[in-house]
Amino acid sequence: MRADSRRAASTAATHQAIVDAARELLATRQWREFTLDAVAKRAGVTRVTVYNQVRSKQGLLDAVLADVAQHAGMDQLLTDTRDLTAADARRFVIERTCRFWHAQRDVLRPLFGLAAVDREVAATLARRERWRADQIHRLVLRLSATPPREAFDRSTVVAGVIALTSFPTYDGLGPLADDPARAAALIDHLVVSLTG
Amino acid sequence: MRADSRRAASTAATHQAIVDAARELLATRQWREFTLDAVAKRAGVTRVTVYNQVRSKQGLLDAVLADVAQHAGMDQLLTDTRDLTAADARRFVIERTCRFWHAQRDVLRPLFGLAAVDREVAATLARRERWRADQIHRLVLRLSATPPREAFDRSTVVAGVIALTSFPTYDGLGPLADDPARAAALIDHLVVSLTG
DNA sequence: TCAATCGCTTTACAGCCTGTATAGTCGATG
DNA sequence: CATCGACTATACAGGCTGTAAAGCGATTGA
Repeated sequence: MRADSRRAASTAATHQAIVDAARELLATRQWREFTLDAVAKRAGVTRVTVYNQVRSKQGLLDAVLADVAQHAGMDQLLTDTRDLTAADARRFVIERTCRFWHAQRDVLRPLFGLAAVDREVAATLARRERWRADQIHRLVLRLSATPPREAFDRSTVVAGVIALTSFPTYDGLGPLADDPARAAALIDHLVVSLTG
Repeated sequence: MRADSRRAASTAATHQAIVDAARELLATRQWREFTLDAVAKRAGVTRVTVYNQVRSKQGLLDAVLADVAQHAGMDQLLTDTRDLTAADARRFVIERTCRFWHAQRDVLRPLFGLAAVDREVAATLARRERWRADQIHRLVLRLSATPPREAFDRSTVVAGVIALTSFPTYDGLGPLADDPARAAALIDHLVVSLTG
């Protein structure tokens, strides 16, 4: 059985339609209105089909998150930071991160919100966020090659930079979050104040 | 009719019992398990009584938030920052804020989470947060009496400081958020880097 | 070409939660 | 002592999740 058969393509299409519908509703509607019925209707599909594609409502959120993360991967993997100076890498990572938060803001807001209230969503989100924490960790190590004269030890700095570059912080910038470049400049300044 | 009659006191007690039960469950249980039935049971009361005290589930959240805010008021109004230097006021406000976030962390996390997903919760929370934004705004004005040599204009700085001192950012500090004093020191450092 | 497969639909159902209505209980109030 | 008001018990409608079962029709592989 070829994986790219007509049938497989068709089901992949409906799967994508469901995920897209979920994204849309998640971004624009209230949580209460985010029913599997509404998602199914928007995807032009029956509610049972949604259950077949995605085991449950939880599974639907996972699928949406996977979809979002995929877009993230596309952007992030475009460039390698190894051949940049530490400072350039810092600016690059922060700017890319802000741009991503900005682009996916409307979907990420409810997802991060739900994570505060539902362990499963939190777990899925945490798994996706772990690599970001690693990235930041490596970045901080590169940045603090010169011994820091600051009063904060390394783990504190790492925690601080992770928080500074997190989505909730970005989203909390209010009107500033509408302009990813300006937001990135601000966050970069703050990160510099921690890493020297 | 005396407002502090025995009857009134009794109903106030059950009201408080309900709010306390809601707080407890909100802090320790998942959102799915946060049913009015569970709250009622924990408060030693019927579900109908909950509806009588609080119009709806939404109303219950409002009541919890009011309760939390009241504790906040108790702490905040204890001292006046007018007779402090700008720098002392900054440290004071930040430290108080961190302590409050820390003390109420478990209840605030779900509340802020739900705010990302429910307009009504967001509205209630925003109303409570507005005075905090004002406080920060005034603080920044005091701090930047000396014209800032930074590249950021005042509104940007204000937005940044509000974000830095917000609950989501505090909660995002991870292990660091377990120690309000250390967290406050970090945030203070960051605020200084913005205000000079 | 033909029969099996597989995704999708329709329909139906159980369980849970919210919100409302009603009648009754019991202590505080005046 | 009669009234008032908070609380209880019970029952019901409506909505959402999740599951089950049967059927339909296009794709697939022989």
